[in-house]
Amino acid sequence: MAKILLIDGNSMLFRAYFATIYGRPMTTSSGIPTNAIFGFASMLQKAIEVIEPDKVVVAFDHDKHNFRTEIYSEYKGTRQQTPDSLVIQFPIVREYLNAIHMTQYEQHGIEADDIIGSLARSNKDNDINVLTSDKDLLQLIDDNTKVWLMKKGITEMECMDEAALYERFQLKPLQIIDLKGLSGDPSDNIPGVTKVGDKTAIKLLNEYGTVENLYEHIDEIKGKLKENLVNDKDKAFLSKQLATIKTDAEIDIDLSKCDYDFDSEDAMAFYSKYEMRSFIHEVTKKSEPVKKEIRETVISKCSDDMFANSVNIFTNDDGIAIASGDNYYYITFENAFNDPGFKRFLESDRKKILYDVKKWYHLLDKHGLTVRNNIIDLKIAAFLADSKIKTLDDLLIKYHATVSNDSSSAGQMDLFSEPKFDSHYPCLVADKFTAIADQVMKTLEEYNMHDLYWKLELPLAEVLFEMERKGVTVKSEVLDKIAEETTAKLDVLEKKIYELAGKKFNINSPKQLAEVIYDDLALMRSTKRSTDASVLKKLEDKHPIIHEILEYRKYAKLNSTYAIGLKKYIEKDGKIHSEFNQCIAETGRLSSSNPNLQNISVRNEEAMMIRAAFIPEDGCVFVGADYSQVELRMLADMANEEALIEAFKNGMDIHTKTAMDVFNVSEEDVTPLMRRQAKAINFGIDYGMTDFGLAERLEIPVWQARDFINQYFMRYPRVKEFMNKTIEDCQEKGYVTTILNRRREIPEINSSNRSLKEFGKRAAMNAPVQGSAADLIKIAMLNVRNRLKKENLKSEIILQIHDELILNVPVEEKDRLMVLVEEEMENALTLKVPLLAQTECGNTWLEVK
DNA sequence: TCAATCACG
DNA sequence: ACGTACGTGATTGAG
Repeated sequence: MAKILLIDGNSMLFRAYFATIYGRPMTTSSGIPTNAIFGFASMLQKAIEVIEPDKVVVAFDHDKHNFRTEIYSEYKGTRQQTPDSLVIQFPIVREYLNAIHMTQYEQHGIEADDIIGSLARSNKDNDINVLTSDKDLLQLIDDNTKVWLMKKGITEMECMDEAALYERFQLKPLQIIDLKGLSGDPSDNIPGVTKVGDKTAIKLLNEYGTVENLYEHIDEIKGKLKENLVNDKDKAFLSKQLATIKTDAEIDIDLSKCDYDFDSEDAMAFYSKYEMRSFIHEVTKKSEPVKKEIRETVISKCSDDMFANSVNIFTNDDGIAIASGDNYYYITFENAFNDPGFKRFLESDRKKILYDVKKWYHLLDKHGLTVRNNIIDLKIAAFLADSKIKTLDDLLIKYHATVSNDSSSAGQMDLFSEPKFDSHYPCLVADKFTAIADQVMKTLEEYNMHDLYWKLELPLAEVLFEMERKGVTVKSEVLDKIAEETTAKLDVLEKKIYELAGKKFNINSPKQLAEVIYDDLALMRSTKRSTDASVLKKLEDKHPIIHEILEYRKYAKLNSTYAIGLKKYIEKDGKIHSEFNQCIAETGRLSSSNPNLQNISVRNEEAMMIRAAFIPEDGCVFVGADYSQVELRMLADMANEEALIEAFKNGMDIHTKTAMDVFNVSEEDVTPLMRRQAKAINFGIDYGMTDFGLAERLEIPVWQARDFINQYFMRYPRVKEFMNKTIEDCQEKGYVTTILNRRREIPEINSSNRSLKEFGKRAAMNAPVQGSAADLIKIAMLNVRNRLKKENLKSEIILQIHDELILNVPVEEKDRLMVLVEEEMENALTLKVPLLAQTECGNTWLEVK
């Protein structure tokens, strides 16, 4: 006797959808809704866990029209169109069931109910369990058949047998049919008797047993109820017939083949495709230990034959895992760094597959070591292949190579030493690197990104390492002084604000601040109740508190993020060593963190003083060099827009030029306002602006913004063409590329969600330009650094701020450096327009701007 | 942990 | 009728 689980797929999916739709939106990054799938899978796994069936079948209604047009009305009480976001998920749930190898069944002309009913009866010698959220199916209950009803939420179920049913409704299973006959079910198109709901129906059935018997004794009933029963007699019998589940349909299923496998490779691929991380982690946990047994040897010394071929290395906190051929070794840092064999390997020509070479440079550098030649950095390579892959977890998930990080499975016992560290996990990871590297590097070849990896990104990692190692000196006294002054100002402002508001509140809390502005002072009516600076500026005339709040915000930011915030990062050498991340920004830009030195204040007089705290080393100055309008130049080149190219060739002020063209005036007639507006248009072009966006920014009417944009595109038709072509290309191929073939996938552009699609278009317009500018400065960085090395100069790049480099330069190298940097930046690429870089020098960062 | 805000290019 | 400029990171309050 087998335990069989029969699942009503349709009702479960509806329930799953509505149980999750009111929570956080669940979609893939490309906008495919997955909430119902998530709910369905959760319910299913819970049911399997509780019921522990041997065989499972999921039944679906065949008539798709039925679920496309009607929804189960239990939540809404009225009939409605099935939401699109649910319709989309029907085929996906089928895909899910295929992925977990679970049998699904549908048959022309009958509903899921009938399939379940027939299967239940034709297998009566087994332990039958029905899972549904539809009470209709309760009619199937008998000695061998239980019905599990989904309750609220997605993992609560109630097991109904004959006794439980009686306790709940005082009804026998077959009376469920009579119940439906009388009370009806609008979601199933079962009319029932007017004004008779479940309550009345149960009362009647308790008295008379069945619909037939009820009508035989119809005279015993009085009043309006009797009238309704008599009028709807036909309906009652019809409804009863409709509510009766078929139990005699031929169902062509071999139950012996209805096993399932939640942890199959296909399941992993499914979870990964639909970005259902929580399930991936669950499967990963369960599927350990891995099929291939990895036995690592803890060694204290490397021998050369360990490094015969390609070698994968991976670190954890205590040491290094080495995977070579079929062998796995684990060696502590101490042993590795003192081992000449290991050093020989690092500097050899052998292929080294690793993750995050910049981290390795830092680690090795502390022990006077380095790694070179034939390095496959999976962090960089995988990010180039797919800019969504930013972390080790992303990588392992994408390549179906997740391993358990459960330290209880740690370290094989070693007779000679007693490792306290986990040598197993890093070996498991190192093991995966071979297959991952194969795929990733093949992909890079396919995408023509070979050179981008080998000639730019990989060498750049070493430059970034050097920048991080060098760091920048920051005078904490300067920060302290600013903090002190700022704190004093904040005190004054705080008191003023409390007074103006008539109460004390937390000014830093947008919620509390909104109360003051929108409720207490009622300065504006708006549903959004935003308190950001652009909104507040519009209210500045309405009430004196607004100005004080803006000031408060300014100083609060200055204090917390910069004056106090930066101080925490000053290390014992008096320097800040921030990180430059190569694998974060989807466009290919670098980013900076811990702390972010790419967003130090410069637009504001007082906050700018933070830059005075950044100083060169003794005997050195800063040299700063920044590209002038690099993205617009890049755009002119890529769009091949003659008017812009000419303007750049003639060294014109590009914003003035744009103003002339957009406003149709001569150079002398360009007012400062016109230039300011033209500048905003130029930025906007780069961002794929909308008329609304430009209007918002310039505080002008939308129609006027639209005029500006139309005029711009009229004067620069190639730019318009370029944008359209880029969007078309992206829609067709799903990605855009830069001048160096850097690639960004933008699946959103083909999303059925309108705003996602629009976002996709804007990103598609911006990414090639921003990304190519990023390519350019990366080349410049590499070339500058290589020349510094070749010419034995001591100057070093210490910061990169997207279109700008800051170098720490010994005074005696200053003049030479200013020329050198300008040269390398301007000649990094040859475009249809000249590149212009401007250099400055100074004794603090403040002076280099 | 997330949303809101604001700093930069 | 909709939602509304690209790319980042740090801090804060609130659930």
